[in-house]
Amino acid sequence: MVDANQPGRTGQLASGFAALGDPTRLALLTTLTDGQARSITALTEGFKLSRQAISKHLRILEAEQLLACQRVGREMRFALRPERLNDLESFLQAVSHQWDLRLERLRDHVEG
Amino acid sequence: MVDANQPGRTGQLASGFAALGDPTRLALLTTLTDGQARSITALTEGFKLSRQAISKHLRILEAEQLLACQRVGREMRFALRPERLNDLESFLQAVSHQWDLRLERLRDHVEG
DNA sequence: ACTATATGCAACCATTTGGTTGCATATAGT
DNA sequence: ACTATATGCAACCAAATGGTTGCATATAGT
Repeated sequence: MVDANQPGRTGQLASGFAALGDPTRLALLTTLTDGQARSITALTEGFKLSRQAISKHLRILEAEQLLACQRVGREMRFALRPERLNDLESFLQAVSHQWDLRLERLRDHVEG
Repeated sequence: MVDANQPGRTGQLASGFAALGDPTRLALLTTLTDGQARSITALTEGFKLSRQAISKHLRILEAEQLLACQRVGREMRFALRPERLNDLESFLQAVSHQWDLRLERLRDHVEG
């Protein structure tokens, strides 16, 4: 069972995917895949957006637990949190898997 | 390299995830995991939303190639298209994988 | 031909989203 | 103490989003 219809579950997954559903946020995530924690101003470099815009995106990713942030002196260091990615990934896997099973059943039915 | 910074690529991925970033659309996808193609009115049942709302969601999923649709008589039959899911899934995997590599390097550095 | 069903199209609306700017605050460095 | 840097907060704005409704159109069934 894919089970995305359970009350809270669907909403959690959806908001997780929604957080990934923006090119700026995807880019932020991918720059953080090297494991290096970065400050907001550091992450702002390379974008044509204002610091505030980037800050908002970072907060969204943090709220979805895709990033962890930690205060260091006067700056906020953001780092990737891959656990949640696995969570979303396994949802996609579950759907694909369901589909594969369906194909198998179909084949068995035709062949058998 | 995770490569989500290549010009068109990031946007494609982002819009794909955005399509998944809505609980109604996730629910539609999961009901279609059984491989059965369904009409719009059939899919509308079980939601408190209007047919038009569901129709719009289906069009969004179709535009993102997460669903295929086919006209059958007077109705439109929508079916899951798992290829794109694999696409999105492998992006998540790539990010996680990068992360794992980073952990390995870190461990090697500490131990070695 | 008539009726019922399935869908499409378009206008409209409220809310959310993604962005800006200005100003305040906290920490670092001299 | 003063200055520069890093961030937060809040107001504001345009555009996108998610929803509705009304009406038109196409197909199926009698």
